[in-house]
Amino acid sequence: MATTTHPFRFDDGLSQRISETLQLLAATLAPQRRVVHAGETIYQAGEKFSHLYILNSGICKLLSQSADGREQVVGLKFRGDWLGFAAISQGHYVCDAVAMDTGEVWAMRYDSVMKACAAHPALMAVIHEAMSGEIMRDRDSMMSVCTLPADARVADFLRYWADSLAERGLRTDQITLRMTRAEIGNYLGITLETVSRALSKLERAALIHFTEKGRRDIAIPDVGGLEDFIQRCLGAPVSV
Amino acid sequence: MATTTHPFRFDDGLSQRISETLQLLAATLAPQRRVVHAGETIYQAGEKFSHLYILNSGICKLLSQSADGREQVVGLKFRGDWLGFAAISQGHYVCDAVAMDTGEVWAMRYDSVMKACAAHPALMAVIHEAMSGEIMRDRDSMMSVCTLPADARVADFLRYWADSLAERGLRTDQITLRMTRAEIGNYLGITLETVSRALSKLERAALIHFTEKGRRDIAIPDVGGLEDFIQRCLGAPVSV
DNA sequence: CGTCGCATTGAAGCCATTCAAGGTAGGTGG
DNA sequence: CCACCTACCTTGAATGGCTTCAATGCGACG
Repeated sequence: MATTTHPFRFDDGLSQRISETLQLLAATLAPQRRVVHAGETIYQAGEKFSHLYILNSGICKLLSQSADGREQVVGLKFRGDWLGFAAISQGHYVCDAVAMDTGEVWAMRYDSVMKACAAHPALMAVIHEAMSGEIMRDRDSMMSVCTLPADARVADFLRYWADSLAERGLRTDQITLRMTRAEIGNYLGITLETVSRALSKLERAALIHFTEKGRRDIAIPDVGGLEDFIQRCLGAPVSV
Repeated sequence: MATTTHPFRFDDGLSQRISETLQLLAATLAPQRRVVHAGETIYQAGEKFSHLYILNSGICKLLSQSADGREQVVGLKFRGDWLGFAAISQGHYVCDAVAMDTGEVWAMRYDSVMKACAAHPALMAVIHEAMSGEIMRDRDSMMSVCTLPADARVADFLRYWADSLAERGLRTDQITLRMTRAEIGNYLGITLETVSRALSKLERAALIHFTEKGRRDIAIPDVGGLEDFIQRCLGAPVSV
């Protein structure tokens, strides 16, 4: 199906759709642009809800905290993804949005968005699709966490990251994970040691390679290989 | 905080808001009503997306299936909840929606909804809130699955179910779980045996009681007790 | 050069799964 | 009405995967 020799796995036009969306927003809402650097906060849980955001570049994580203090990475956002949807129903932001590298976010007042939606059906469609996509993605996460063993979750995480980049036309032959092992583990519901072991195992299987000195930069020769690995994780305990 | 002697734990007006929403929909969209019985399908994965649905009564589950055949309960829906949001971004439904008891669903063509939204800002606000709420709820699930041990997940599941009923003004002194142990386990990422053991443990701790002959009907004397139980599950391995 | 944060790896222990054996309730048909 | 079947649930025992605990390594930074 996919042309595996091509450096980019998909090109279904998502990248172009994102550009069109950004143009539409620029034209109808005059968003306020802000450059963010790694570690900077875009909004914080508890703040009064006022703006929706869209990422024009960079990568960003969503951190949620339960009433009793448990912390959880509940989402990762890439170019074209919206931030702040969950706040609409609450009236205040319900998680922290933190930039993971340098990027640019566009801020739009929610009431302006609503008004613009009424006037521009295309804008409303775009927003509904974005919210719908977020719901889809959350379910994929649930599926991964609930049905996959630890090694496969890590493989699926890498696949997700690589696919997210590829869909946006970014290079995937060498990707930089902008999360610590502890954060990855938190996101996947496993410990940092298990993440580390899983990555080592994937490297031994030649499904990934660590580039550079540090072990944050990863090369994935063939994303399909990760999917095969996930299948093997599932198949082994059942059939054999 | 909560008046624990009262049979309904919350009355924040959600029930009334739902009624108002249903009235608004009835007035602006003339939805098509359909009575469903336990086991009947509202829509199926793969069908072309055309309608959004809202539950007027009854309870319903969402079943997702991955490309490689893994099945997963990805959501539970109660009165006032919408169905089909995830399909917007895909053009077709991505999971099966199955009624768990007798209820009534209202169907509305999505293109009609979009048109009505442009004309009625209140309707648009309602839909955005509903999608936002679904995103919130999905994150709560992630949090539960990723940070709680098995026993606590089951307790949290019961708490969620009871709260969902209470918010809607339904009685919670005696609730009927309309899922098998296997389905509950699937939803929580644990096995059916573990669910069974957890329920037995909660009964021994007098946090729940089985009523009737079968073990599907459960009485929860005090939902707050379940929250304390969850805290103890978390606290024990850490502090003591 | 020493410190600090992060990552890796080993060993031990535990929680959840797996495997297995009943038990219960409801439906069907003799 | 009872025997039987099926689906679901419960409980025990053993296994195993993941966590926990601990030690070491590595790179960045002052």
